[in-house]
Amino acid sequence: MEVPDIIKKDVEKKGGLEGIINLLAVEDKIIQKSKIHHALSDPLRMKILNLLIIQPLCVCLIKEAIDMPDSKLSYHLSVLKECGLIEGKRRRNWIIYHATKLGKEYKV
Amino acid sequence: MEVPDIIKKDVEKKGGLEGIINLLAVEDKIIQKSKIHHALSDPLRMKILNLLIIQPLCVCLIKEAIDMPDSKLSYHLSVLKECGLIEGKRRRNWIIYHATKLGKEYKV
DNA sequence: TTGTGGTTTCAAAATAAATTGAAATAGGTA
DNA sequence: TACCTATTTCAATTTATTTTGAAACCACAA
Repeated sequence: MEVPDIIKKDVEKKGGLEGIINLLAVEDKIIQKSKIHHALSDPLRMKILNLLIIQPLCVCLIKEAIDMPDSKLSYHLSVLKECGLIEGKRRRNWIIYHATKLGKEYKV
Repeated sequence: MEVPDIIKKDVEKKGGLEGIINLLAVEDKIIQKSKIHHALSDPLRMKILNLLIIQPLCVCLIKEAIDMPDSKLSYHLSVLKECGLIEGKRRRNWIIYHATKLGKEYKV
């Protein structure tokens, strides 16, 4: 296979394609990152996370902020929780969610 | 609706739920961000972007790096391109892709 | 206990995204 | 012109995610 001359030298300097591939982060790290991106790939979840960065809230207040059925909200909370962007603490009858340290890195 | 006492005061300090919602970024910005996250939500695309951050490459070299059919690769390139993470420049017979300034912010 | 408000879980249906292979395009060459 | 290589596009299929509404769960109070 031919390689365009304009990149040929640079690729060779980096040890060819193999050398370039070796410079990539390990697969696990890439997969982990893409999971976080997936959790944030929905505007609703982005909004929820950012609300919780501003202020920890019980589910009922989140629900009031972004109008949607309980089960839908619960689903999106679970996606955010699954990859460690938010956490929930039970407080009497409520569960109060807050953004984690990781989650706070994704403030918009 | 009742609000848990533990957050009640903090919420009020911030102007109630309404005040908190006003602190959110505007909808368009949130949507734009979530599109970027969506583009990065697939490990393949994460890998492609990171290859291109290391070194601009023609499609045929990317294809050699991460073995997959042309049309599949082309699809993923288009997703990354659509939201401005990468750009392609024609050079004779080839198209050479590179990470944009925006794209480079997402290096793993 | 029974009831109630707050929240999650579940399975089914709806929607969106990814994969495939074939056909099309575009630039360059014989 | 006809042809070749690199790449994209398209439509059909497969797979994954989201939405829904009903049922379950859980902590607390009457």
